[in-house]
Amino acid sequence: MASAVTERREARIEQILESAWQLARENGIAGLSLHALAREVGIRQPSLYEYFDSKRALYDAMFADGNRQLLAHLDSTRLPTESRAALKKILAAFVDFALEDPARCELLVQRHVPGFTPSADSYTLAQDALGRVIAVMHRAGVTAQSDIDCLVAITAGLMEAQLANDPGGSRWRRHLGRLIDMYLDDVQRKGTR
Amino acid sequence: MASAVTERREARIEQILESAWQLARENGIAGLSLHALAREVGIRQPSLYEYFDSKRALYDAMFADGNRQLLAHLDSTRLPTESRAALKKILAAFVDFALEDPARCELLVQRHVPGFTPSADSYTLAQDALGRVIAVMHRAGVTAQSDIDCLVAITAGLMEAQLANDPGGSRWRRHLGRLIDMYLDDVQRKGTR
DNA sequence: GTCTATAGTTTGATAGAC
DNA sequence: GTCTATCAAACTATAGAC
Repeated sequence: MASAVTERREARIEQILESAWQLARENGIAGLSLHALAREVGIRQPSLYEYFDSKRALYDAMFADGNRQLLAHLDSTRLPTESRAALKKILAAFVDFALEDPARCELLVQRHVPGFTPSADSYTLAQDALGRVIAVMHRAGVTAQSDIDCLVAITAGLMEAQLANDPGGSRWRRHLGRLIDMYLDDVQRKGTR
Repeated sequence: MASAVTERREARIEQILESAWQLARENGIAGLSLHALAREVGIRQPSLYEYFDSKRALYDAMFADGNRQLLAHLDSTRLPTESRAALKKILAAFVDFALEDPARCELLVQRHVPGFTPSADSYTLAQDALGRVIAVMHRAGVTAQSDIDCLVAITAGLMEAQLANDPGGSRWRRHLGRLIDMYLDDVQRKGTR
């Protein structure tokens, strides 16, 4: 059972994470500083150490938090029964999630925090999210590792180009469905040949 | 005419850039520090300011240097006369150039130096390099901006996946030629339909 | 052109009072 | 649990002697 003390503590942690994401959006994920974070939260910088043992621990909590958000987003996406449409939809959901918050994407997908590697527990969450996508691929008949690799690379390529060159727009993102169809058609041609 | 003084100075600048790339390879492009750089060169840190007005100017010189290397690499790549083969070859040359030196790629292609934007002159070099690729695309009948965007995104997607998950390997890179063929076939099907 | 010395920041982290 | 005070380290950049 959660005591009132524990509840207050967890609310505080949530508040810190929220402020951390806010600052990451403003200065980039690598530009996050503990002094600035404490100021945003409304406490003094040493007080943060009551909740996180180190800056690395903070990043790790953010990594876990972001991946939980991703899992929730993917799981709340209603997938069509038709397997190819389902695959297109879940990949689009992933891309839209990434584009929604570039700072979150910097931490979860790109490598913009030098020296940071997630803990085993947090990494498991990331693998769970990828697993959701791969399960839908399997249902759509995409089982070869090479095909999975290609679809992931195509999806990530569009996402990164969109983020880097036209954040907020859709110049690259709008090609996602067509490229997936193109790839799946090619896989099927191979299979029925 | 270049005086002996000018020559020595430019040799020194070249030496500094070489050391800078070396350190970037060891610590990541964002982890480059002027103290460490001076130590590597064999001078004191303030002496660097004789050659670069600021750290930003150093990054800019590296950005220009890297793009000149890329241009040289692309221009020294002998392209087949057949236009589709030429396109596959120049995109492969780009990917291989990027994979060859992840630190260089961090500066030139990815966004791993927070706050850095190249000067207009340096940026022109980057555009020149991209122009080389686009010229070959045009020759291969790829003229629509959307098709150029897709090919660039696919190429970059494979490159980034390779760098992030299997640097030095070829798990993603080996699919490049096939994916380009797949895309070009699709473009042609549309054109002749 | 290179040096010594140092200014001036910012940063992550700790000690100890309350 | 939050605070004040502070440390120790790293960094970019400048001043001025030689």
